[in-house]
Amino acid sequence: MIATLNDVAKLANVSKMTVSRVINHPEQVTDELKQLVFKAMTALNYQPNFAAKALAANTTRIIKLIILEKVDTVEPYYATLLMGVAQALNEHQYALQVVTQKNADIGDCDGYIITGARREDFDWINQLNRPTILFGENRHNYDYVDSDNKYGTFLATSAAINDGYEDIIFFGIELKESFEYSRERGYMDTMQKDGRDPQIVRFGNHSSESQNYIETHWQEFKPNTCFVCSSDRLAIGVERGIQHMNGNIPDEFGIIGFDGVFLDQIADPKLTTVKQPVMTMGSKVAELLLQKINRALPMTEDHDVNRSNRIEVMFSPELIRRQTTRNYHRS
Amino acid sequence: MIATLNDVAKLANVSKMTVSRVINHPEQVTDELKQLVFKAMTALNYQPNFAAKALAANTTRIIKLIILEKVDTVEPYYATLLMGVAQALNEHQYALQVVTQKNADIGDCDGYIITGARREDFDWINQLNRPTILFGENRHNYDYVDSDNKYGTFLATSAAINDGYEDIIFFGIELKESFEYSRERGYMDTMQKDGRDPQIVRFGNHSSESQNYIETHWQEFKPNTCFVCSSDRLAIGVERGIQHMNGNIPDEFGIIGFDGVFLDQIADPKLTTVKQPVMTMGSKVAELLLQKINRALPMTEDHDVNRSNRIEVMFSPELIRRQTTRNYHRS
DNA sequence: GTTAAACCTGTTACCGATAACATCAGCCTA
DNA sequence: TAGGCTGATGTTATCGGTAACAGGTTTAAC
Repeated sequence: MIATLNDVAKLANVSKMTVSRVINHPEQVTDELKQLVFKAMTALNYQPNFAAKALAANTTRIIKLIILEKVDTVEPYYATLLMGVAQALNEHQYALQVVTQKNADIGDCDGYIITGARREDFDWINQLNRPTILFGENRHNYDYVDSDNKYGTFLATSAAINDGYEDIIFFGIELKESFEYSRERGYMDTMQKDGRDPQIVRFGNHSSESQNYIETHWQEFKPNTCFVCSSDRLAIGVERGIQHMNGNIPDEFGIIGFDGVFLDQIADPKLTTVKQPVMTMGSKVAELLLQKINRALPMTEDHDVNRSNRIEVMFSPELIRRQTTRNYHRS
Repeated sequence: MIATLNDVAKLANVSKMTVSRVINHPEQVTDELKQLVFKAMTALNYQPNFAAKALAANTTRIIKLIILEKVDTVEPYYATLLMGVAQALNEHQYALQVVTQKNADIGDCDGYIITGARREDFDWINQLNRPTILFGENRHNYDYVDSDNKYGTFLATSAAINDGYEDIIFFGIELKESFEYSRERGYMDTMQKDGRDPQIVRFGNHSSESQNYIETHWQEFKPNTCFVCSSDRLAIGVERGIQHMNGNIPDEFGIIGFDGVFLDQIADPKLTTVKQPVMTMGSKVAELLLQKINRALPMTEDHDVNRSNRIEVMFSPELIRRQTTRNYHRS
């Protein structure tokens, strides 16, 4: 039913090897034969056999996506990422295995994509003996892809300043992780450049915590304050807190979230947020990993901030203006 | 590095074939040899080679999960499902390909899991020439796995009755699909059995639509009304509408959602909802599909509502009481 | 006690692709 | 014109499994 290399070879009156070469090393075949082979391939709708390829190359053609985070409630963020990874992998005829804490990591693979890695995970990650790329910046010299967190909070803070908010407070995530440091730095630098006093408060990444803080510290916040948050979750909490205290959004109080995956749209009013191109980023990690596996690292991409051998790709996030900042009605 | 059948065979002093038989047809091998082989396998930590298996069996060991729905904003519902599918597939050494509208369906596979199928999709689905199981009940005689939708709305409606709400209105999804019919029937039957008049309104599955309806028809709703919704999305809209109109939840107005994936927890107050065991269901579809592929259909499971050859597996949903129905504080 | 059936284990071929090597033609050089 | 080189194509072996068949031994039957 499904055409093999052999079928194509017969139809084109050449050997299997020639067909294989047309696919993998076309420069070694004369144009004449190439035409014949191409014609045969399209005539038979040839699709290379994934398993045979893997077996011959002594690889698995399996990439594992390891999600290191409690997936009690599945994060839309990771789901989106997964879609991106899956798409890129499909294009290159690689299969995906999703590894969570529950299903142990059994069986071989050609490479790992790891997301949600925390400090304590690196001992374990070090033992992996396959090409690995992390999703999320880190200070352990691992290759990674992430959005430009510092630039993201720069965007958010600048927007808050431009919108004329007088006090701008940062709600961060209580986590000693690289991405959080970068976000805080983006906020601090932007504030200082404008001669303002930064103010940072930190929470576990739950809306209830930020909401509670808003409500219990309500009298400390003067109208005309903007809350720049390190996640949409925290931003939703802030929004609820303000609503419970009958504050006015966005005229008295502005809110800017971070991530732009699902939660921002679910919120009411919808959040102004720093949106990461998560799906694109997912595709990119996958593609970089495949490049790394194939030892061919063109590394000529515009995005690449690559001086040493380390791969560090940062995607620029984008400020999405919606209903929790003043400018909403003007744009 | 990685042990093969051959390595195991050598260590156990038998032929490859014997080892293979120990794995696939253990009844054909004497206990004595089996012990030897087992010992060798554990000593070498033998893991079967996925690709070789696939090649020898003339299969792909790839299962495609086709998500037929705009994934503009990725639904946490599908993400959870995907996790379940991935887990079961990993256990059986099958690889997963996620197919969305964007990445066309190229390449062979051993079977399909299709979710989000609508009326108009079935022409296309008919052409698939591999074992297929749908996620979601259907009237096209396809095998499927779903939650028991009728039972779900029975649970919801009964709860509303028990909680003493006088008017109970059903907010349905404007879709001529089987699952929606079942949910409406569960509501209607339960209402009629209690001698009440059913009342159904339908919307596109967006919170804005149900919210808008609540606000524009506010005077029609008497206090002591419960809204039984066909999705958590609609329920969130209802919640917002009531809040905007300053209605009291849950004393004057109750809300019960459906799905129990993520949205119910994000809502404020948190939704009472009919929760589907989505992850478990995902694992089950995968397992059933693998059974179907291997032509071995034990079909002795308790869940199976199987009279003909058709596979119809229904999972019982569960009512999760939270803050949008009265009983919340009592439990 | 011969013969066949049953049972266990090993040998061979094959799945579909690829690397490495072999072959053969054409061309250049001395 | 012989020898060697280059470049294009075919042949062989191999990846790690499994089905089908072959060979050898034990058991059963008449």
